[in-house]
Amino acid sequence: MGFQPLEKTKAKHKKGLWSPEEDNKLRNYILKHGHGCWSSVPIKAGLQRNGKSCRLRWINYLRPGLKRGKFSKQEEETILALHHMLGNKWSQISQHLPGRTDNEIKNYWHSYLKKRMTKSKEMEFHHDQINYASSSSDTMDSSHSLQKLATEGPHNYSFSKEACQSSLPKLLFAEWLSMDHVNGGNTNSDDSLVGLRNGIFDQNSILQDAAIHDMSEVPFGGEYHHRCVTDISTPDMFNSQLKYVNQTVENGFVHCITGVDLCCNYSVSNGAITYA
DNA sequence: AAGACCATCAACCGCCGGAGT
DNA sequence: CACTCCGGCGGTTGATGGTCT
Repeated sequence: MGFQPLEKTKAKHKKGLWSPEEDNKLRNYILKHGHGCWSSVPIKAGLQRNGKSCRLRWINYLRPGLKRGKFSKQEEETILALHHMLGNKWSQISQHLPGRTDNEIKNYWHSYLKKRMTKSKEMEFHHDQINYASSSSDTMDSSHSLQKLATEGPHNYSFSKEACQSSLPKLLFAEWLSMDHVNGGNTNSDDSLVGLRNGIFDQNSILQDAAIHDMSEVPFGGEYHHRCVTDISTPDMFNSQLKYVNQTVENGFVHCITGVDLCCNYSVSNGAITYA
């Protein structure tokens, strides 16, 4: 019944770490043909893996546009805030961190941020005991307030859909432009942010998000994959990304914000965090 | 130097929902 | 409607490398 059991025709699947040869086979195959049905990928690519393993390897390691290396301060804060709001919805959180995979974020959470949260809660407990009667100032730096947000929750955090749309995020697109498959460079996110804050790409981040959509969510069996990886031009990017504007907006508020919004564009007044 | 312990990260596992038959 | 497959997700495990004793 149902589908043809592609994988049942195979012998044992290989497990464990991927070799460079396997990576090359998978990468070359997908860049050339797209993944299509994942269960057929290993067969067609000549790999002794199952489709699931190939999919995971592609998404978490081989996919173009992945950002490797340490998480930036802002990424950390974004994760903290989003985790407080969304819980362990790693895939949703990863949508707001361009170039980061859910697996990466999940690992980072378990290895570092979880402890940091615990520590900050402890410190806050002690701090509250000592300074219970002291009043708070009207302003605070973003990392402190964000930490407070993550600790206490978004109760007073103005997060209307409109607010999110009107103050459009600024990170994704520039980061994507700086990626090696576009210009061969390796620009860190801080540099991207400098450019963004200077107004280079103040258009909006929906376009930026769309860029990521282009790379990660359009099935690679489609027509986009070659352009994403090799010969994409800026006008092409805009044209293709514009298709996603409505879709992204319709997806609701969560899809309209990014970590930059969460971390930078708010202030605290009378104990309430308001979005700038 | 060597073993124990710890942190990190890649990968696997099991479950679930959607969709085709 | 039942069955099956597939993709996606979150939890967990295992390998590896670094640090400590």
